[in-house]
Amino acid sequence: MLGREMRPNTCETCAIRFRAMCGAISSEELGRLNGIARHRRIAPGQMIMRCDDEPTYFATVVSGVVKLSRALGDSRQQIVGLQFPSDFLGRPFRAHSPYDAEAATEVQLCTYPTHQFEILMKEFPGIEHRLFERSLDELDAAREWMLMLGRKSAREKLASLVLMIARRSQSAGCATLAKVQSRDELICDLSLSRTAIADFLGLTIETVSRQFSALKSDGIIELPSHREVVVTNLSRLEQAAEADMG
Amino acid sequence: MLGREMRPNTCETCAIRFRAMCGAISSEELGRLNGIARHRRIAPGQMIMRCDDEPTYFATVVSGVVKLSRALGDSRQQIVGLQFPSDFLGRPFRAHSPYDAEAATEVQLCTYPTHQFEILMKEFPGIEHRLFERSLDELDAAREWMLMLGRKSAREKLASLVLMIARRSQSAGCATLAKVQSRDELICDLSLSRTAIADFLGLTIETVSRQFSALKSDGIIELPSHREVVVTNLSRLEQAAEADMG
DNA sequence: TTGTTCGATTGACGCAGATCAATCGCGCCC
DNA sequence: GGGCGCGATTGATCTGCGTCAATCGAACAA
Repeated sequence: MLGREMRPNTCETCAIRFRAMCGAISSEELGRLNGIARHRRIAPGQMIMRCDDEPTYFATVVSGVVKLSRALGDSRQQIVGLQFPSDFLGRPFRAHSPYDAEAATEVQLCTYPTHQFEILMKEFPGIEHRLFERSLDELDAAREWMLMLGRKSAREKLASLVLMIARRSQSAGCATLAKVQSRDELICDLSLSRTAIADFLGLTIETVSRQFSALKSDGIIELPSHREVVVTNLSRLEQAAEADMG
Repeated sequence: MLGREMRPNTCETCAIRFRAMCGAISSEELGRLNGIARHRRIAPGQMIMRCDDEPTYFATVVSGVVKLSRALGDSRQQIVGLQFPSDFLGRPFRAHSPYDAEAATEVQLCTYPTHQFEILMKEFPGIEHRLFERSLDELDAAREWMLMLGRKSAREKLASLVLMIARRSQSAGCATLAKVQSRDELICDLSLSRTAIADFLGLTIETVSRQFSALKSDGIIELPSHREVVVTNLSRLEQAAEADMG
């Protein structure tokens, strides 16, 4: 794992303090965790872990978005998870990473050396418990995406993704809500290139682009720039996504 | 959760004793777990948990195969997991089941009342730890299938499934290895209808059927009955599955 | 300013897999 | 035995998305 190393901020002022794994542990546990933590800044496009590597760090995403992906022999690849701020990075109980992790944007990580973190996890079951809860949430999310990958049309897939990003942005407080002619508009950062979106949805960039244009000409979204979406009609977006996406 | 209730077998003679969650816990823990356990026999096709239900039992699969699936508003549905003997059933820390669970074959379960199991889990971190490990394995498997659903062709998908079933059967010891003219043939139970296979692979039954015929005419498999496959050429099956399937 | 680069968009076309439909084959019951 | 029902197979046709290719447009450097 690369990136510039820095002394961690104090946890008290950390922006994700109460959403991350560290949000529900005792102050003793927190102190110990803080003792082994180092902040790192990762440039967009930089690899954080490579498949079958033996990573030396676990991490919590502090800011930015991390893509988890698996590749097939040829150039085909599939994004199998997106880690947002407060999400955990790494695979406990296995030396090797089962997938690639790459910074989709500029990323800030709070990292913990694997060995020391494993000792802490043994010592403080609260940490392990918290990670267990999160892994179950990730499993639910992964299965939700399996439904999307296997059974949804290109339009439904893209609508589902935009919806997920809109909801994530809202709950993380990083979306702007603008009243335009008495109608709510939700401005969110896409954080993903067209290629990344295609790799997430199991589509090609051309199809993604066409579906963006379609949603736009249907008056459901607007695209002020390649990296931003404005949701102009949330209920019709939900309708286009079909089904009950978490 | 339905099914005929029976007093549990003693754990000592249980066929899955050392592969299931209960395989790595102390004899005290095991005794307590055994105390709350009840065996149930479920008929094929019967629903075990319905999405958004509040299940009253957690369970370990003792024999048979359980499909986990999610449905879209219309008739589309996607199988998001297959639980084989020794796998765990249920969603700790959430009252509602995030997906449907249905018996794909005749199924035997070892069930534990949710409330009592949760108490045991609090009391014995070893149980929770074991479930955590398993949930991480399931997460890896789910992400492997996301790659398959998003990026593989129909032929590769079916080959991947047959390969998974062959490997599972072998490791569970329920596959028959036959020497035919000095070549190994692996006879396995499919345990799934064409519809279930289609719902797993994100295909239609017609496409599944056509790909079965194609693999057969390529001399890679044989189909003595609708519910059995014989793998006649394992290396070419692996080749057809492409990629490094777990 | 202009040229270069690289990602995104748009169009034309072909194909893998869906859809519709007919037939098969096996088990089951009368 | 014969008729019925249901799942699997096979064939014919349609279509959504992939592929190939041209163009656009913003960022950046000379």
